[in-house]
Amino acid sequence: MTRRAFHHEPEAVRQNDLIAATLDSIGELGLAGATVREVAYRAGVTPGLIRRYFDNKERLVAAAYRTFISDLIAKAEAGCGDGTALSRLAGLIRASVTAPVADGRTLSIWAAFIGAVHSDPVMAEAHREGYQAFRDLIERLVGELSAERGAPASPAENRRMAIVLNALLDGLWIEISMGGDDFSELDVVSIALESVAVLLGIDPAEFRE
Amino acid sequence: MTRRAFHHEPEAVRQNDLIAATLDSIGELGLAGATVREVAYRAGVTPGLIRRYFDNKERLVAAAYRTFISDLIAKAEAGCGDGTALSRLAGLIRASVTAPVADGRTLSIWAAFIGAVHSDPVMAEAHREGYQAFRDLIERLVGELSAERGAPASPAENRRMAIVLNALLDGLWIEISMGGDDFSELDVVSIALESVAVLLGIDPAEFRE
DNA sequence: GCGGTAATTAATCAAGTGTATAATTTGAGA
DNA sequence: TCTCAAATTATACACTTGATTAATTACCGC
Repeated sequence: MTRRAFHHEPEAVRQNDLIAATLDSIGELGLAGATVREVAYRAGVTPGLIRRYFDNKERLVAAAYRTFISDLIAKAEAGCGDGTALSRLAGLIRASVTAPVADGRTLSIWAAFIGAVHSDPVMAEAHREGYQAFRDLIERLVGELSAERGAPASPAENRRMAIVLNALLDGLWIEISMGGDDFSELDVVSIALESVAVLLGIDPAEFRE
Repeated sequence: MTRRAFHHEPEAVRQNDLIAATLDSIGELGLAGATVREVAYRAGVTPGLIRRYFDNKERLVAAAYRTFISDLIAKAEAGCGDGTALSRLAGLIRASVTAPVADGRTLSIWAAFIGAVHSDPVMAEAHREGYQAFRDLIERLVGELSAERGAPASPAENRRMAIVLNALLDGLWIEISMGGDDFSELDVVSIALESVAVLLGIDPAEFRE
């Protein structure tokens, strides 16, 4: 009786694989479906291995959450480019309401985690970090934008505007990812851009520079 | 050895108690914490009873979800009153961003369910209904408002505006319920009212009739 | 090549899960 | 008051879960 073949992998690779398998499991089967065995199977590995790289399941899930959030923000940020504040904001908006950021699997994973944040202090902290990072990004962009347009606003005003824009983008992201309505991609981008323009008090046409 | 005392309850009462216990469990312990035994304990009842009123746990959870969503919408709608479309909209907004609608426990429960919707067709349907109901409410209000103000808009325009307002309210609801920032109640209401006014193109002062 | 350490598997455990069923109690109607 | 169906409890079962440990395998340094 021979054991199954395997080969050693660097620690980072194994951790990545396990985290990816965890997120896949959660996305397809929900948080309850992300059992140690399911994750191990998807990672092409034996359940026991999980404990070697993550002391227990709780830490694996927390690590998966951190990776998930930072990847999500990175994807959104990647749409920014490096032009004017206006064009970067437009890029962020476009990225936020289209795939791969706006997507059913992503929403499922996000919701599963949020649902657990309240009852798990470790995830609560991980969440706080990620959420803050995204709102800071928007806040910075709003600040630069007002300066760029020759009408610099107070920090309080910028913060307030960031709260509103963040809420709008979050809400649109959820609606779109949920997939209840049948938006075309053009629709969602123009809806998002125009709403933000109205809130900022600028001409929507300026977004299509 | 004597059994514990009990007394008969009407079917509706027992079902309500079990559903309430389910929602409490989910809110405090997450979806995974809502075990048959935990729910039964909180309802002051024995696990076996659950099966009498709900064939299996899946149906209990689905029933809890329906109750949760319709109660949530009812609470939001209760803030509307019955004045002009403008004042009803203001009421809906105020209710949406303050307790008991905007609240950490409520968000936790909502997220737990949303995280499961994707992997559970029964809940997917229950969700669709509830979500549609809320957006229809907003859409109707937007339509009446534009008519009331002597500038009736096309159904498509009303729908588009409803999508945007719904997204904004959802997003604010999440931000507030999450409790990351320390809003005062005055803040959140004025932020919400003023943003909606800007999006609608009306004078924010009109909301404080 | 070869030995030894680290990585991986396999097998097992106790605890907790949802479900099923039989035994008991309650309370309404005669 | 008594009866009896309906409601509730108690107990048990089969299964899954996360964790633990010993046995085995791969590969790096010599």
